[in-house]
Amino acid sequence: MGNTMRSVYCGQLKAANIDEEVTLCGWVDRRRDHGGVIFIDLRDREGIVQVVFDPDGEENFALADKVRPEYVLQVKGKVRARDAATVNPNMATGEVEVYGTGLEILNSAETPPFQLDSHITVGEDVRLRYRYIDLRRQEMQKNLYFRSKVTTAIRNYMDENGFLDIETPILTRATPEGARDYLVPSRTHEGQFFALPQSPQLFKQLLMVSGFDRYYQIAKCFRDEDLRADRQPEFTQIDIETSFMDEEGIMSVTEGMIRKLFQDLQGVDLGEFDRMPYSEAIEKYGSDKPDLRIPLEMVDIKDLMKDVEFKVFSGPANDPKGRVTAMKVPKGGEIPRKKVDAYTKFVSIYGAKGLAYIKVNDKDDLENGLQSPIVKFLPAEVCRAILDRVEADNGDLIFFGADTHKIVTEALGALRCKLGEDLNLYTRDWAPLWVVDFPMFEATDNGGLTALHHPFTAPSCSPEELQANPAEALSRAYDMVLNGTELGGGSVRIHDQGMQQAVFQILGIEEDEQREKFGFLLDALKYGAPPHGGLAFGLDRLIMLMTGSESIRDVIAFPKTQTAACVMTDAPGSVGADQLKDLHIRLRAKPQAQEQKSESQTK
RNA sequence: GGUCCGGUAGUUCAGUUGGUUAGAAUGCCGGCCUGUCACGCCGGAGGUCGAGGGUUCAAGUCCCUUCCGGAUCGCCA
Repeated sequence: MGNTMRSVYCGQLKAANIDEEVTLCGWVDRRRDHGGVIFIDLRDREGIVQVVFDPDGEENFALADKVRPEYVLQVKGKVRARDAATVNPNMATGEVEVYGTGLEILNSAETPPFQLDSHITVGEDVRLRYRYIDLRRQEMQKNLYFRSKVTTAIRNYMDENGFLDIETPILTRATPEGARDYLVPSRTHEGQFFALPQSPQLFKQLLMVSGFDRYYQIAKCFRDEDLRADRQPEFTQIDIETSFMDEEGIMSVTEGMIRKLFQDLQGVDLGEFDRMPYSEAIEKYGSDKPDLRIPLEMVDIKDLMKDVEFKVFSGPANDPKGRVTAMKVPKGGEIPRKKVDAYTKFVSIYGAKGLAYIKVNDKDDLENGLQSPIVKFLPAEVCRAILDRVEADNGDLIFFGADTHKIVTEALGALRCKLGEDLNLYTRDWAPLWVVDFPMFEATDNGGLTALHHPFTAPSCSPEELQANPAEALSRAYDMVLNGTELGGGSVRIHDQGMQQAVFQILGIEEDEQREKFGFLLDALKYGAPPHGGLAFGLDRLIMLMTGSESIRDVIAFPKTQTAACVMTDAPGSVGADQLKDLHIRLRAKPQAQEQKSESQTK
């Protein structure tokens, strides 16, 4: 190891190094002082090794006595085997230790605000305030180390497959659809604003027009929307675009990448990915990103409920927009009543007014074998038909949803995931799949249509067919889903000006607006745009899944809090009057509540 | 924007129907200890109970407002 103050990393020492003279650099993880002998666990990014000082080395021993946690040390010493009785099997380097013959304190450290031990839990706000210390923890080191390995593997894979890494602007223009933009005021253009890209979507399409044929970028994207455990205002996409490839080609090359990452970095063979039409995902699993580790499925019983007197069921059954469905939970009869009540409350979040159920004690005894608040409203032959259709067995529990299609689907879809988690129903570790055959559009609240994917997605029909029946049209889009998380999505794009204008028209984007916002794209489509398409992966989510993290915050070095702030740097912050003047910006008078906040922050 | 959970020692938490000097663990400081590894033993220091207001003889505890962190619905083409 040249050009460095160390000869080897602490965490790399093992029996093979015995008798070597080494120089280590690292942080004091822990010090154990036995009066006559001092143990220092020295930590660097590769791991921890035990260093021993005894009074024979007078000066070093006195120094070792002064050392405290998180001091930065340079230690010279000799690697030696531990006595059989003192080997530590819980430690990667536990077979050896370093007998310290030289010690230099490179820097002292104040007592850290929290302990770095892995067995101590610390509130996330404290961790984020002192993120540079938090990142010293082994778990975080491991996550970011792994992230680096993944991005390197991605670059290698893309390079091997002929993709070029091309950067696109961060300062760009606002787009009319999609998420809220982060805006950057222009100094040189009074009253005008840049937007940070929600994704490099249009630029990568233009690169295809330019003939680069295969592009990729590990790109920062920005969306000013409310945060979640898997959503940050700035996040990273593996952005990919190709020319002269159809959806099969694109899915094949990107699936190959994900499969290789899992194989090479985790030793997991994901196999060939399943394919599922969007409609099946919604109808069976209540989600466009179904978690197929969970064996539960929704089974429609709308036809059985049309004529029952029980209005809760017959109402939606006779409403074209309604949905009535059953979901069998094998062995669900063991779920306590209290838990069922909790699930009722859970589905109410999604607008469900109740959660009917039947506990199947004896499927052959319709009189007394079914335990349920609703069975008395249902004719025996309907009960029989339900049991047959869901293939119920004794001990099963059947949940029901009856409401609008949207509410039933979302509520039971969410319940399905919750049951999977609570009852640990997972049948496998990894369930990758492609969701395909998305609709082009979905209805908006005010009766219009909006792009389900984005407005540059190609339909799988002609412009004429599209305009004749836009609501039914399917797109050439595809999403990659892993364990109920949308890892990435993409589509074959429109490369024809007429088709693009047809889509804008259906979306209600008028010609002058088309010109203003997308004129450059429409122009580009005129000058020889090749057939093209692509896909973008959420890198943070991918790393989160691969490392088993609870939140993408744990795989991002410096993430934001739920209010999109950074508690370490205190960003965002206020700026001086001069800066605002340069940007031609005058702030509105603050409401009083706001003033209290900024005062408490400036102290 | 809505709903829910949380904020008490550096940290993680407990704190009863409102009632004496707000506790524990861990960390920290000092002492002892030559084989520990979440070392051990003895002693010590350490608190604007998130902030503001109110009720009360009395508030960590009850009420109102507000800030912060998290989960979630809406939102996220």
